[in-house]
Parts: sequence; structure tokens; C-alpha cells
Amino acid sequence: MSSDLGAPPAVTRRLGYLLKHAQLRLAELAEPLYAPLGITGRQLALLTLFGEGPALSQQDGAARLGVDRTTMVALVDELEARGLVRREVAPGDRRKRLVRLTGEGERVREAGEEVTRQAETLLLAPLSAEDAQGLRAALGRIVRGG
Amino acid sequence: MSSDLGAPPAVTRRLGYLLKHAQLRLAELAEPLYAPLGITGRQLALLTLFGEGPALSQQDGAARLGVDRTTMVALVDELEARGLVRREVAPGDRRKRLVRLTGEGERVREAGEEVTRQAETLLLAPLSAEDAQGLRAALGRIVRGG
DNA sequence: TATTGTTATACTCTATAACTATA
DNA sequence: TATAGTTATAGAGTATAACAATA
Repeated sequence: MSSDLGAPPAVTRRLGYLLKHAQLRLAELAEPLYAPLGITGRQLALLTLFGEGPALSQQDGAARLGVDRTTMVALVDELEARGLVRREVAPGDRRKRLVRLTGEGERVREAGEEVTRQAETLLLAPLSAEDAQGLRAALGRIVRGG
Repeated sequence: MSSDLGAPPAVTRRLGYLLKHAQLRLAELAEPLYAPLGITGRQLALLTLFGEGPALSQQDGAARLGVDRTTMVALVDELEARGLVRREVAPGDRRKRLVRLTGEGERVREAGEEVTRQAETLLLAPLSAEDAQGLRAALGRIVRGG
């Protein structure tokens, strides 16, 4: 009883621990799949964000992602440098920059979303389809704020 | 259809997004509760880790938490400076430092774990008891690596 | 006056490399 | 030679403050 290193440690039952490590594991699974596309998971999230629905300004995008608008500047800079998005002055308000995907950005987004599905499938592999769906739904409700 | 800002955005259905924001929300709920104890959530996780079972060396602790051993040095430094833990040379191996909670550290750990339960309860409030349990179990299985 | 994007700057978190002591 | 802890340093990632253009 002195080398009881296999005992279930309470830290690993904390939600904070579980959420952090689930995220780490997802990143581990996903990054190698993104690498061939030449983008990071973060960048793909941005392509997904700006690629859907009506064009968003940088600030709209920042708000949705929960990051600061100054952070968004750098993120959009990266994508613009790779030719995946372009900035357009908003017709109605010349202060705003609408972020739009280029043709190449659109292609990368589609390929990336397929890869995201693969990574999520790997992460959720230990769960039944039902439990996987339940996990996603539960997280969604938590995030949208009880 | 130009100001369709309420449409469900695909980014927010990605597991990466959900996990990150669930974590952010938990931190939001928990940090104000930890503040009166004079510790951060991170520090409490360390107290929980080192407070249970047989004493762990810094490196053992680092491995369990999934951080680098150099990171662990700084984390233990903080707790030691607050008088919550002390380092002891391991009897069998003078290179190792066993991290043990002081009496004060034990008191803070207990208070902190109670607060952690409260924060988790707040986070899980939108879920039924059954779904909350299902979420914890699903995350556990994912993290332990299916 | 207020807001959007931008820049400069600083802060936090974490890891890599190199050192010391022990094994 | 290898391992545990340590230190110095550097790299992400992010935010705050101040500025220019526009509203």
C-alpha cells in the first residue's frame, strides 16, 4: 500500500481536468491531419467562421469566437498572407472590414472540415453513437449558458 | 437575410470550440469562488494532486497533470511560498523531492474542493443529474484514451 | 463622442537547453 | 551514463493602451 500509483486520482475527475485533457487529446489527433493542408486548427476555425452565412466584420468574428479584436487582427493577417481570405471595406460602414474567403480559402475550408470530422470521430471512438451525441448536446447546453 | 446574426454558426458545433468554451465558462464561475481562499484553480488542482494517496515527487506530479517538469518547479514554488506545501527529499532517492501538504495546505485543499463542487454544480446546472453524470463519464472515457 | 481596425507593448503560460546533484 | 530538480531563455497566445480613420 505504499506504491499505490494506480489508484484513481481525484484530480482526474475534476471537470476542469477532463475538459483540458479532452482538448489536448483532440489537438493531438487533429493537428497531424491539418498539417498537410498547411494550416492549424485555429486557422481552420476562422475559415469556418468567416466562410458561412453573411460576411462578418473582424469585430463580429472576434465576438463570436470570444477573442479580443486585437487578437483577431493578427489571425486575419495570417490568413490573408496565405491568400485564404481578403479584407473588404464594408459598404455601409467604411470603418468595418468584412472578411471573405478566397477561392483557395474555400477549398481549404472544405478539406479542413472533412479533416475535423475525422479527428472528432477518432476522439469520440470510445463512445457509442448515442453517447457521443449526448456529449455534444450537453456541452452545447453548458456553453450556451444554462 | 443580410443581418442574419442569429443563425447557428457551424464553428460553435465543433468539439474544439465546445471544449474550449466550456472550460472558459467553468473558469468564470470558479475563479470568484477561489479568490477568497487566496488561490487559483490551478493551485487547487495541485493541492488535490499532492494531497491524496502516497506522496508524489515533482516529476510524478508533472506526469499526472500532463505538464513539463520545469513547469512543475514554478508551480510548487508558488505553493511553497504561500506555506501550503513543503518539499522533502525522498528517503530512497536523494534526487527526488516529495511534495507534501502543510496543515494550512490541507485546510485550503478541503475548502477548495468544496468550492470546486459548487462551481461544477453551477456549470452543470442546465443538465439533468443523469446527463451531468453522462457528460463526466463520456469525458473520462475520452481522456483515458479509447 | 463612440466605434473599427491597427500598432506597440506587456503579461501569462509553457517548453527547450544547459547546469547541478545524485544515481 | 541517466535521472530529478533547477535556472535561464524563448516562443506561443492573449490582452491593455494609445492612435488613425470613420461614424
